[in-house]
Amino acid sequence: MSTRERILDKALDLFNQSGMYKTGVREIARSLEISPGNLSYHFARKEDLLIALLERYGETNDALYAAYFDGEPGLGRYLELISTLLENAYSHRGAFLGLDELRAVIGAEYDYRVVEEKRRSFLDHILTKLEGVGDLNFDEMDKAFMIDFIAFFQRCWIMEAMISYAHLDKTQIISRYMRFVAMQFAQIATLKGQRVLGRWL
Amino acid sequence: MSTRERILDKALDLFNQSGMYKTGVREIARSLEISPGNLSYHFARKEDLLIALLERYGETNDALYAAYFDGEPGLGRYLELISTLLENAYSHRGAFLGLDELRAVIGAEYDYRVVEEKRRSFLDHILTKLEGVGDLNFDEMDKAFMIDFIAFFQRCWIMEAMISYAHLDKTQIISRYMRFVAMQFAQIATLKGQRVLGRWL
DNA sequence: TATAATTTAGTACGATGTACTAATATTGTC
DNA sequence: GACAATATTAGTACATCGTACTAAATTATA
Repeated sequence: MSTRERILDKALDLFNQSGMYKTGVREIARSLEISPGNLSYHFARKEDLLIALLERYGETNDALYAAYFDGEPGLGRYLELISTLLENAYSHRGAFLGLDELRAVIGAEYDYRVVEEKRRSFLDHILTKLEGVGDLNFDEMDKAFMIDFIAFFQRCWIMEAMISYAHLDKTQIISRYMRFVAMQFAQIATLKGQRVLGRWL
Repeated sequence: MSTRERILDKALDLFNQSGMYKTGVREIARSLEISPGNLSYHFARKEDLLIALLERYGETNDALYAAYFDGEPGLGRYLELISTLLENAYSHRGAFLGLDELRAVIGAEYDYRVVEEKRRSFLDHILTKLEGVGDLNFDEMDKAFMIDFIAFFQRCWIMEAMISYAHLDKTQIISRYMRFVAMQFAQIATLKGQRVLGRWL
């Protein structure tokens, strides 16, 4: 494994433990047994660590979406996808929680709005297909709201989780938020879809 | 106005502009034309500034809830309340955005879970009354989800707003999120309730 | 007015992110 | 295999940060 990757892994580890701002670059270097100068060679600014972590997170997400699009559409498979996305976000929580404060710095370099737009078009496509296979039933207004809801939810749930439910473990947290998502889908699910949702409620 | 209040106002101002971490204590002191030592007399740690701001925010919120409870229950009045709560949060956004990263430090001193529990019991009470006056119609499961939704929404919307909609002004942002809330209420609104929601959709 | 308490300014200290230089490893080329 | 070029590493210096500390100034109290 390259030094760059080792740095990223350790940084995420420490960010997850104590947050980005409580973790110093010297601490990262020390626990990797490399010099601070070496670290700043690979990542000139601490923010660059965050950007790299977020990119890696994004790539994992893309792969998960691609895998979903590879198979047959279905509410069951889609909820499985969401659950895996939540797990991925959970393991990158240390990177997320720094994002808001750093938007002033990395806003220009890491345009979340582009990612956001891609996600929304994915969602549109997915929901349409789920209506096609008879799992969901909705009008245009419902769909627009559902897209808003999921986009909002996927952006924010980890922050609420870390503030209000930090005492729960990963499994409990994810099951809580999957129930939350399933409840929303229940509003536009057909009878067939309702049966799939049962597993998460 | 006391020095303490002047510090809080200026700090919130600067936090809103550039975020908590980009704003140094020396910068706050300089723009108030006081010494750093004076600032650290009133607020020993930078985190104490954040705590004080969040407390002030909480007190404003409490007063808004109290004013609502003082009058007649109604979906229209409740949505007005939510809209005002959003404005209050917006004006304290600089304090919020530091919260996640600081939970390790201030978690013990500022227990968000207590606030959360109070909010949830308020919500329960409000929703029950709204059903009583015939604006809403829901079962227990709907109600539990609605409480989850609003609690989640009120915690997180400002973060999404600052990342994805920072280019919009305050009025646009609030109208966007009020539409979002109204859409959710539409799921459990009676015909009478629907008419009230029209204003926000 | 004398004394105590509060508030202020000024400064010093350790830690932080980062820039910079020199040394060492690695790679590619003849 | 020798040598030049590049990439990687270590070490250190510097400005800035949050904060602690002391002494002066102001305000309140008797």
